[in-house]
Amino acid sequence: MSSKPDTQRPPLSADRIVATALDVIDAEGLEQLSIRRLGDALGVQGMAVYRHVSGKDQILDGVRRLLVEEFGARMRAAGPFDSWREHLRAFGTCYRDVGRAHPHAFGLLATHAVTAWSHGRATAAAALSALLDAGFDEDIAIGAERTVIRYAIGFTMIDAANAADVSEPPALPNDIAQTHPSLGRLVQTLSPLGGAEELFHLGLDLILDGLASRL
Amino acid sequence: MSSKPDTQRPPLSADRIVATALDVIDAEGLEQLSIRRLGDALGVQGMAVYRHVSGKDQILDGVRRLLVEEFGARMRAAGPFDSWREHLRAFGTCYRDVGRAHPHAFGLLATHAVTAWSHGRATAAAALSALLDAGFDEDIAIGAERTVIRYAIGFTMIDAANAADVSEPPALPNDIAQTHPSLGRLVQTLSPLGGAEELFHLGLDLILDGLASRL
DNA sequence: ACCTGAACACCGTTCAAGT
DNA sequence: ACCTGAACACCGTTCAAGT
Repeated sequence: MSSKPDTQRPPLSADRIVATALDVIDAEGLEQLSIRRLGDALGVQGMAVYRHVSGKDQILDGVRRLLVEEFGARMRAAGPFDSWREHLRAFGTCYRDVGRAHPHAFGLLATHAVTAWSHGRATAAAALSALLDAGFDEDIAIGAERTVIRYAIGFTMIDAANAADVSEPPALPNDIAQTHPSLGRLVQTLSPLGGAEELFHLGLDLILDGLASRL
Repeated sequence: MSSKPDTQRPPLSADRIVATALDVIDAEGLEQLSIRRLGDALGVQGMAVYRHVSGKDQILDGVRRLLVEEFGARMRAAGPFDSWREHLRAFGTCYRDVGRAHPHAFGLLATHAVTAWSHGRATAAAALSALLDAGFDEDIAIGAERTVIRYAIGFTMIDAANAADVSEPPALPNDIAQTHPSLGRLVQTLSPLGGAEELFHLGLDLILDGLASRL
């Protein structure tokens, strides 16, 4: 798929290792990223990366940094914002967009969220600032931001997992299907990802509506 | 830590293998669960499990079933509910409680969510039924349930990851700290889990408030 | 100074051999 | 019928050896 005509490959570096790691994860999945596979993609012997990074954990942390930086760039591109609502809506949407661009890597942001956000505190602080300027109490503002990002993480991860999960269409629950006959097709649509994009924004608006009522 | 005085160990079975797998994950973490380690916990040679299950994937799917069944049991214990709000609030709370009881296993429900929920469709359908009886449109009801569960998944996974993540307290972003001096301590509280329980319910109430405004 | 090859202690999984 | 031991093809990581 990707032929590399680089006869003179650039020298190994931590940044190039991390960037290539994200490429491999995007193309082949998180489980497929091994040090030896990464070496192949770098045109090198695999064990050579240990000269530049301390180990696989550090590489994965670099990938988290890349994702959070991409989120910050998307926020800057979407702004500036006229209202707290617009700002927070973009916050959720941009985070989801990162997940949609890197579905296989996105789970890395759910685990080790603390270290991930240490790379994006400026972006997080800007959103908080918008909420405070609008007059929200501090605890409501913090809760709002956490709510939006956790909703975005939950929604996007499940979508990504569903997209990768080509397993059987789940069976109907006979007892419920009989006592509540109209539910059959509703439950049917619960798991598959019909109109995931609209549902994401519907839920996000629910949260923002609730927030507005606290102002 | 756990001494097993069972001189006459029960015969191997798929159910016992899955239940023991969850025990090992709870006690030692998901990454620590290997077939050989599982064999130790079962008092058997590890490779013996292949006589009863097809492989590790099937074991992990059995663990998902266990978790979703526990969620259903918690919902039954919390019910019956007087209102859709009470029902949906319990839905989020019980799901979070499962995550708090099994923080190391909870991530299994985020990946492969479709197969996981195929084991808990009755519980999901009951909540939908409550929303429909209250007069919600079908698409709003479905969106509401997805929103609540994805919020609960996002919140609980990040909490579980934060609890396990004993890495450095994240550094301050100098530029923002200077232009918005009052944000320092706010951003500080963003990542650590101060009052996670109150914040979870705050966000959940935000969602339910937004939902109520759509009724 | 930077990369390689072989090695170590692990994985999941298979399968002939034991009882 | 059920479990074991050895083996295979993989991991992450270390380190002496090459250039």
